Amino acid sequence: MEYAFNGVTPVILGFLDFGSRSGYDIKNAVDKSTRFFWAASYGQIYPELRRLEKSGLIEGESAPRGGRRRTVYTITDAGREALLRWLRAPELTREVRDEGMLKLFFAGALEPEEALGLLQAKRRQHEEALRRLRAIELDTPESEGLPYVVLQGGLAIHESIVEWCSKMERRLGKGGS
Amino acid sequence: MEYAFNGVTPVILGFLDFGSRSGYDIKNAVDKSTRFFWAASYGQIYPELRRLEKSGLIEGESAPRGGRRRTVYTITDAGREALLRWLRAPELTREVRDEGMLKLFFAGALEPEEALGLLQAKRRQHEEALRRLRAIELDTPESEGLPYVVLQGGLAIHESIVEWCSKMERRLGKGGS
DNA sequence: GACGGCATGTAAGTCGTTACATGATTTG
DNA sequence: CAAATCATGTAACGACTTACATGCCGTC
Repeated sequence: MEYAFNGVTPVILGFLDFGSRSGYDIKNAVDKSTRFFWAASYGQIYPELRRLEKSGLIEGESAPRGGRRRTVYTITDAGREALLRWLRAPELTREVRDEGMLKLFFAGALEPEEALGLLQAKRRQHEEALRRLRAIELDTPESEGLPYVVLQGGLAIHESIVEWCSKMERRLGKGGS
Repeated sequence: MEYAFNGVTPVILGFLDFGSRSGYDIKNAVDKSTRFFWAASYGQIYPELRRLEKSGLIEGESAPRGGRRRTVYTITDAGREALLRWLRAPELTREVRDEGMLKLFFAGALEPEEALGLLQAKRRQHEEALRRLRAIELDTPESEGLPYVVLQGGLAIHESIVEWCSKMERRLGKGGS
């Protein structure tokens, strides 16, 4: 039987393939990297670590720091194979839930200045995202590797949204629709 | 008491503000427009129509076509106010789940040619999205209004992703990381 | 008469977030 | 010594998808 992946499975296997870590470490790694396009919570991570260990895709070892209990997990050969199978599978799910876009879509119910305000708010949101991504860019030494490629993608997306906002703000500001 | 919005609430109120419709009509409208950034299923729409009607934000009227029963809903003043309150609220949730990005992030476990294939697959996915958006652009007459602005945003995003893919494909193809 | 589109609806199940609980350690 | 951080975990809840069920209508 193939191991049934859920949302957090590839994240755990992927980060453990970079190196052994605790659940807490995985959560921190996610929050500094993939969460921009794939989030994960403790409520997913800890139960899934159990499940993966039971199936032999990872192995946990007690590694307390001082008096704090701590379990560090290591990916197994079976786990690496499962990760590769997932990487090679053709599915590329992509889902977006963007309330700013939705509001803009229905903003005809508002006064024009308010619709303009919505665009400005959206621009600010993505400018903020750009600041965060650029901060990450600065404190990661390597300017190569796939994670860096992905970071460049994030920058490209947010930059294009900011540009589109600016353009549309000018249009709406001039009374054009 | 404020009406508690869920994911599908603003979609229903927004489309009914454009004009009276049945649940089926709303689903079709969503699938041709907002679903690129905000999807909705029948499993959400029909129960929420009931709930909205019970609270007086919309009103349903039987409007059969031939022997097919059909209920057309109309937004009320209370419904319009709720829509405006939502439009004016500062929250702008934005969530993305992009499996292509996640795979690329962990693609170091693959051979370089396979990682390149992942990038190409992602590019094709967004080229396909562009085709769909451009088809919508062509068969909608008005080239103004907020929905048109949002459509332009969708085009800008997918175009920037396609460009980023092309650029990174060239980089990886040359043996760069 | 089969198939596709119109039209409404529900049940089951999955998925994910949030809040909470516990307790140790480090830092200001 | 208080607050932040390390570290693990669970329970409750809400959200959403999928599959299914029903039945009418038009057309090939």
